[in-house]
Amino acid sequence: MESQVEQYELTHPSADAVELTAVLAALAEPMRLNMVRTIEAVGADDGMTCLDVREKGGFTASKSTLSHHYKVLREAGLVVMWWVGAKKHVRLRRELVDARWPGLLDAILRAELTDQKAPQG
Amino acid sequence: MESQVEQYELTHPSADAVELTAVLAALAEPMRLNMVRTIEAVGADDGMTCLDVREKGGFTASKSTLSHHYKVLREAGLVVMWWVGAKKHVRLRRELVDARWPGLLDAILRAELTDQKAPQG
DNA sequence: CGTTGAGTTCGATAGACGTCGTACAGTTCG
DNA sequence: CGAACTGTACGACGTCTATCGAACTCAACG
Repeated sequence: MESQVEQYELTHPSADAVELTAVLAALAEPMRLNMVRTIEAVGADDGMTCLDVREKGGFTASKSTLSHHYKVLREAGLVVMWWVGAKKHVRLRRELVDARWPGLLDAILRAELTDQKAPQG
Repeated sequence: MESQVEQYELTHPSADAVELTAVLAALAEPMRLNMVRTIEAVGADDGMTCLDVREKGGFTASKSTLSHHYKVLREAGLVVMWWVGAKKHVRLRRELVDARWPGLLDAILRAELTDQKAPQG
């Protein structure tokens, strides 16, 4: 069996189909930004399941809300998702984003850390 | 007379008051992204007037719409604005943005150029 | 002082967006 | 098969946002 869940098609945009404004809009949402940060923090090649992201990030949003945000991140080209049995795995598309906009993701993800501290400590 | 137009207060956020999500949201709007790109392209220390931005960028939006976008950019911490007589000048706050999120603005502004070209030319 | 020019503010409106509950589709396990 | 688990799709609701026109403020110019 190749694709378990054929109903839910997982269309990922190609490198040249990704738009900068879509990426920025996706990351402009606080919860989505935290989701990306959480996914990045673990960053296993196997990816992590959506449930893992929910737990690690401490997100209290409903399933449908989380699913919606995953969709936005995926369509923006920020993450890849694939099925493993009944669970879905997610991973950052660093290769794509870094190739298209070098330094962008680094700047944003690094910012998340310094954002908590004082400006000049 | 110190401030000609005291009615229209120009409050600029301080460095530590600027939020990443606000910056990303501001730049996620295509017209605002183009406005920033236009402001950056000229980049004089005197800044350029709002009318100059409008002309150089070829924006056809109404005055009120432009004014709204300027406000968003200013409150996000991306630009500084000041009055010179009846005209308003605008300049990028690269110092602030670069200090807070190194590489972010570079990545985004550089992207605007490569965005027009083929992915691998 | 009236006119023009530059920008803001104030509604209004239409569309997008975040959130949720419910219903549904697959997978896994007993 | 039925139950539990994982995740999506849909409709609804409230909020935010981009856009505009009209009325306004202030500066510059006559």
